[in-house]
Amino acid sequence: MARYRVAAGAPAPDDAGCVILHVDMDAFFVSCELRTRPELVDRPVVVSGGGPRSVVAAASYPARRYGVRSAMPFATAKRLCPQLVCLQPTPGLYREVSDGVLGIFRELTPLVEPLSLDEAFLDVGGALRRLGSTPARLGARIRERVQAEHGITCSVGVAKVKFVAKLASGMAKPDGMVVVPAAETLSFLHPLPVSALWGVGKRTEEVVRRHGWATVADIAAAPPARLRRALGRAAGEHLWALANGHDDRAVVPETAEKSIGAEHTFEVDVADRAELAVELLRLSERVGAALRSRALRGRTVSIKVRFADFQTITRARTLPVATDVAREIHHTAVDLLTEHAPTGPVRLIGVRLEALETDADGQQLSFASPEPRWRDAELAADVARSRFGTSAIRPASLLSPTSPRSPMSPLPSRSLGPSRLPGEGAVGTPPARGTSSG
DNA sequence: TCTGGGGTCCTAATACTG
DNA sequence: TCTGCAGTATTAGGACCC
Repeated sequence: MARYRVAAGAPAPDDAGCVILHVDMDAFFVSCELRTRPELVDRPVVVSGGGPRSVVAAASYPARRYGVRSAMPFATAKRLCPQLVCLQPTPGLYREVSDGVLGIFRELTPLVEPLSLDEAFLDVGGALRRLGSTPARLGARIRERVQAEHGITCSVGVAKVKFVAKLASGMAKPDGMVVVPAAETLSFLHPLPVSALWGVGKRTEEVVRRHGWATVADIAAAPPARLRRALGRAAGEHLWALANGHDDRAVVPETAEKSIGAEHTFEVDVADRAELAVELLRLSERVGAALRSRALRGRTVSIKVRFADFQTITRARTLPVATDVAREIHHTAVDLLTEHAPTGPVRLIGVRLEALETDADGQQLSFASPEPRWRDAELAADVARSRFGTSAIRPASLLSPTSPRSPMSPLPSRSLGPSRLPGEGAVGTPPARGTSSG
């Protein structure tokens, strides 16, 4: 694999036709934090909530030498590396750096597809002639500018298709660039383990191993019908295509969101339904505010409940009319919980809205619906919070001294979007009269 | 190891509709 | 009116990704 790596000063491999770049920030959250904590640069550092049930959101490379990985329980990480330094996440900072880095990409090409806060695909096909450059030179330029302007390093993969570019950036880490010449796509892919393919996790790996397939070459040579039988139609065909170097997915700058949700893991399991209902209210407020800030509504309300034994269930209900009103989301969520979920100590609870529609889809509110007044109240609360802070307004039930608000701040999703980070607390001054829900 | 929180996509079973 | 069928929608769960 070393021959694909672009060494400083050495000629780059043949990058003709390799118009897809995948750029991935190195240990992104940690790198952002270390800009203001240079004394920690060579020490094992993680970003994590640090609570008893927290996991590692990002680990520095010195921490990784101890076996510390992202998504690992924090307690495990601490056991592996007792001198581990734990930094609390600062979501606003990551968003800010991410926006700046995306700005650099967009100066080069409008075809930028962010996958999360810390990585993106770029299609530089159109930009090459305009800038009189080559893919590898653009990759090098991006790396220089990200470091110079934002003080963090990134790795770049350059290839003919998306998933190969992504594999390449992974191999380039940390702080490097890998170019896979178009003509060498298959010789690059075939020696890799099947788990390198996008979409192959622990479970799928187990299945393919049982069938005697270990490498990408094995998958490429397998009869497609057998793959379909083993993995299902979609996954089987997808994997076979990838293994043969086919990936015709374009770089898509804008994709509509399919669902918006919020969830919370309790520090101590909660069995009391009233307490769970209060948490559902807090989550519903967050989801409602997120919907309204994007001018979206959802028709299907779903709840997720994870019990103490880690068994996880979901229950959903589709409403006659799409909503962005927290009261209505909460009402439906509590109904689902009380009528359709088994009892028992709960570790995690979540609310999600699916089947999203934009306000522009022309969804009309029913005259009979109590929703408009609640919606107006929640919109007013949105405005107040934007002026006076996120804790300015919240329902009385969330102010109760007995309310189970956890001090743990939720970790940010590594996703992009103007208001995707979970806002605290929230909202809805009730209107003068009640609704059917309460 | 004892497992967060934000998502997407797929599959299968069941319900609904014409 | 009943039945069977096909297509579609809904629901639940799981795998996967960052």
